[in-house]
Amino acid sequence: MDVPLPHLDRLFDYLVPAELADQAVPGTRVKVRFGRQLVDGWLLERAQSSTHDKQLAYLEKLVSPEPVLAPEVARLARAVADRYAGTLADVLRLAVPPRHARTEREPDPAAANADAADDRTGLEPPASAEASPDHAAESAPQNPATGPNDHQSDGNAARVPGAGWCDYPTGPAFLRALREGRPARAVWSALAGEDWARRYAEAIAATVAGGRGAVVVVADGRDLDRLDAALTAELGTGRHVCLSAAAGPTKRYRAFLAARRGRVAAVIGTRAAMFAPVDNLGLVAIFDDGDDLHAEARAPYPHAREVLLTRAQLAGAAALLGGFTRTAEAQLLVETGWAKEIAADRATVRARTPAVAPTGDDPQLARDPGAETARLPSLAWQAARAALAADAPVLVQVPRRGYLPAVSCGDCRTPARCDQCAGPLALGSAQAAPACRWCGHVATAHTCPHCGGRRLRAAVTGARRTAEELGRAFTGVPVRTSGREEVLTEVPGEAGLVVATPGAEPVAVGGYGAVLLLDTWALLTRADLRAGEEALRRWLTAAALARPAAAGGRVVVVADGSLAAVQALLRWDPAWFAARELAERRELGFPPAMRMASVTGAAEAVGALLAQARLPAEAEQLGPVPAGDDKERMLVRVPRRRAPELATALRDAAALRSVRKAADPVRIQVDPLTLF
DNA sequence: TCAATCCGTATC
DNA sequence: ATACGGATTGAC
Repeated sequence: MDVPLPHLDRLFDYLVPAELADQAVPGTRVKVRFGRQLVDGWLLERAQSSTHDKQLAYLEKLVSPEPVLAPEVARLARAVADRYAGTLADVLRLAVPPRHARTEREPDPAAANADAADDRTGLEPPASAEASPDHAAESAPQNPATGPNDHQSDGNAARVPGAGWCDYPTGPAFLRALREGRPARAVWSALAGEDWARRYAEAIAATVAGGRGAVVVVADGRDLDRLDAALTAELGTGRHVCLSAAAGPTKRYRAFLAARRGRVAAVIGTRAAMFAPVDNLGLVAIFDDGDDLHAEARAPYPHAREVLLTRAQLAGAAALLGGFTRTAEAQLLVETGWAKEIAADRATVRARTPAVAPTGDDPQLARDPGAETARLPSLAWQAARAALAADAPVLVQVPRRGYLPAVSCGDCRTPARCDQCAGPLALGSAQAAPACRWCGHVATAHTCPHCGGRRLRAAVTGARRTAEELGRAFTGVPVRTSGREEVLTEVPGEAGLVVATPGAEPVAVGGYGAVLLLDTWALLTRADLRAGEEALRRWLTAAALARPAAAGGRVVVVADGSLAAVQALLRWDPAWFAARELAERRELGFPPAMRMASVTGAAEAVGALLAQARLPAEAEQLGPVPAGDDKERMLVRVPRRRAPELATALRDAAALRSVRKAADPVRIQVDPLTLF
């Protein structure tokens, strides 16, 4: 029922008029009379009888005979609504794109092309791929890989798919599991320079060869284009569709329908694709799950990674989480044994990785005489000059402006944390003492746990470095920029400077000779739980575009080499960093070690909701902290095993409020992306 | 005594 | 949300 009220988030029984008996099937959109009004709804199941003791009303209308909501997606949507303390109607709005009647009536492009490209996949991996840790899940016995969409292959193709996975000891076994339809789950650490899109395309092809479907989510349109090209090379055309909101309503609905009608075996897309219907789902995958674009901005704010993992669990599908870096959430999957690790051995990592060096900190930078013009430390100068001299392109990564005025230790610069709840300290607008962004506790006397220092300093924003500045510094070298306004996909493999913001770094033909990571200070001192993780994610993503050290590839990071995130970059060891990060969050009681939820709204409303919520006994409340517009925010945290109870309690409390017509809205967010 | 209003409950 | 019924309050 498409009504926004949480207390109406349940099923209602209606009679089906005889003339709709054949067409009104589960998954169709309907209109029903509900109270006095006509509302949109979903037909979720047909039944012989009802437990409702009063007179039933008839379905008013069948909006369309198209059963757009697949049973698997309906179950998933319910689970996602429950997990995020939201309503089914909200999740279904995200899961099923708006109807486009004209597109529905278009002649269905025959399923003919599903046969055409058949023999391009389905080969066994090379025989060298032996060692096979068992990726199969401990639960869920596998349904045989048969179905209406069964693209079996006789495997007489000329190419060798999946050979690139042989760089990773457990890679071939994972691909074999996909081909055999087993629900293997993996966290993959991509090597520097890895053609991740091609690896993903191979994983999809293996799944399809095993007769099952795949849903793959990437962060942005550029990654999607890359994966689309790789998958087209792997599968040919007509066997997959791209689903993204950016394509516009018509194209989006057309792609959606093709998937729902079982015309394609794979759907790839941005987060809009996380709910895409695919017959006989065998693989869900996400690339770069640390990118915050994976977090949905509409209620109930589900994260693509969590949706896909839930989906894998419910559908008995395999799961692949890959990236150049590793999130604490992915690390948790590895440590709990839910997923297996796919990573290259150290020798291979060393052979593929550029030489990475830190330059030290701001003070050193200021002392550097050559640094005046473009504020480049001498090491960065040298690396850039050497690369340009070798006619190689140089990438300069510059963070975008915008950060929170965090506070750190005046001596060692460790970010200052609240001694009550370990939240980040920050300066308010006034010249008052810094206060905790989470619990509001005012830090009158802070002592740094790292060095014992008692002085505090505000973290200043990094200077905005411009392409012109660099252009002046390196006269005669072409300078390109890639960022918000214009994002470059690829640059030629010749001498030139590329200034890019994180996420907009173009690939260089043959790899960059040097990658300079500037202004790291602002990134590292952001008052954010994920500051270190995010910094490393951005650095590794950019540094992965450099040539291996043996081919002259160098990376210079303008940061203090003793910081953990910098260490992880120097050693090219994201798994080490993720394990460290997760351990720290366990210690401090942060996600993903604990489950958190935020409740935002007018002070009385927030207070009232939490007062009547039947929270689990272990629940801790932090706050309130001001949230702008006369609003405030409370955080609730519980151990992971109490997460379902927390969501239920918050949902029930919201339902109680809505039934009592509470006017001022309260926003509930489970796993809020930022914790303040 | 009637009606205006408040509150809790139901909406198949 | 929107509507309804029952209880409560207020004014004639």
